[in-house]
Amino acid sequence: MADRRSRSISSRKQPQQARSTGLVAAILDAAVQVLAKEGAQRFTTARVAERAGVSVGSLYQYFPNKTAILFRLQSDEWRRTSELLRDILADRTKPPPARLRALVHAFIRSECEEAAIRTALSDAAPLYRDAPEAHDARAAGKGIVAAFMREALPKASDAARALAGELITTTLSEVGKRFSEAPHSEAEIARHADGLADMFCAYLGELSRRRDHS
Amino acid sequence: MADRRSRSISSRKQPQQARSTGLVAAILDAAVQVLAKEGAQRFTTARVAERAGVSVGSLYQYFPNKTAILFRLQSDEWRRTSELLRDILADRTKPPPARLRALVHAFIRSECEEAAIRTALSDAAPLYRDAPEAHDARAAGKGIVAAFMREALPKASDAARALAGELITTTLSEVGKRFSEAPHSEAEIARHADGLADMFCAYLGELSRRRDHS
DNA sequence: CTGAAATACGACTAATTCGTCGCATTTCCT
DNA sequence: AGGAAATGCGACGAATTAGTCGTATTTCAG
Repeated sequence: MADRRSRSISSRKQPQQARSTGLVAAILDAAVQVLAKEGAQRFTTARVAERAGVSVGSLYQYFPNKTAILFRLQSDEWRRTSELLRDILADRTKPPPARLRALVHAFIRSECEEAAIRTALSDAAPLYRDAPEAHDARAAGKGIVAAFMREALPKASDAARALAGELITTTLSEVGKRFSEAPHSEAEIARHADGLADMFCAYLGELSRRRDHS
Repeated sequence: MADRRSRSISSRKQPQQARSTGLVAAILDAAVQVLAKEGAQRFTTARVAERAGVSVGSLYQYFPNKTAILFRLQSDEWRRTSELLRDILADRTKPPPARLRALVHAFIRSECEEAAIRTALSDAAPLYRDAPEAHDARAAGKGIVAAFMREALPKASDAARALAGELITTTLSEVGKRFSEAPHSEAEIARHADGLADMFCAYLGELSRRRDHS
């Protein structure tokens, strides 16, 4: 009995000729559509291949297994999120709380826009949760947040900053998922995002005050 | 083609003789073990039946389908959480912030204790996510939180209270899941719980101050 | 005790799905 | 053009699983 779970997840070798680039793009595109339209449960290689207009055989030439496709989608997602993080949190023209508020709004909004895919990807998480590659992907975000926290809480200890950063990051990402489950109106989204930002800012304010007085 | 997804999820008719009570208990017990030990992916009726020492046929006499078993486990979980909520949040001998802090600690701790089951149940959520019964189960918690919020933010508007209550509830429950994914030491758990409680309390403080001055 | 109803059983069916393999087709270098 | 390597194909094998059904066993009223 071959143990499928021990396989690698990242798509490694690519064919050498130019056909490949179009194909992987088509496959990933189809994967997004299948995921959004059918959900994680009905996400199968056959369906992806059909929608992409390729055969399963070709699909398996570019991805070692089904999980690799899902993991690739999630990785791209993480990459985009990291860029969002950097673009907003590193903008020194605004004070930290304003940046944090802008981030919350942007993140929640983007989460709601692609709600179906986010939910489906999240449902599929068990398939790639234990992949070591997943750890690296999150590391990028950590650094950006850490830099921001040094700015927002200049007088706090490293440990306190790390904790606060982790809490805010985790909260934002996990609560964001919840928002993608049910549709909300623009106004509701903004209200909730503002509430969340209020909470984060109150927390940061409290922490900086705490250090000021000690 | 019968549409399986249209089936009911709650286990309705129970056999009339006494054998039943022992069997459902055995099945639920086995279900928890299978879920914790094998994960959501490998949670099958056959495995549950085997571990429970009953046949699949008997299992299907007490539960209409696999999802019903999972939903039952989740319902019981929600019930216990509601009780925890009530026990802690309704204790008027302590000021609201202290109660909230106690709740965060208790909740995070319990989440970590049964980490495997929580994670697996969460992985299985797609199977029963759309069940209408799930909505009712959460209603109980809402009321308790609402009462607490009236106490914690006596001068805030109903809308503001509702938003704050929802944010805190959602954050606690979603962030709690994240904690059950990786094992943590007692000290780490306490540190994170304190951080989360700090965030909530800072938020409540900010809100009440905001209303005081307006 | 007797027999009918309730309960328990587990082999079996139908469906689904992942991934492979041998063959067909295209590409591209000489 | 010739031919070898790269790429594409899709039927198929092997595995898993949800739920059923005819039969065996147990219970219990009369």
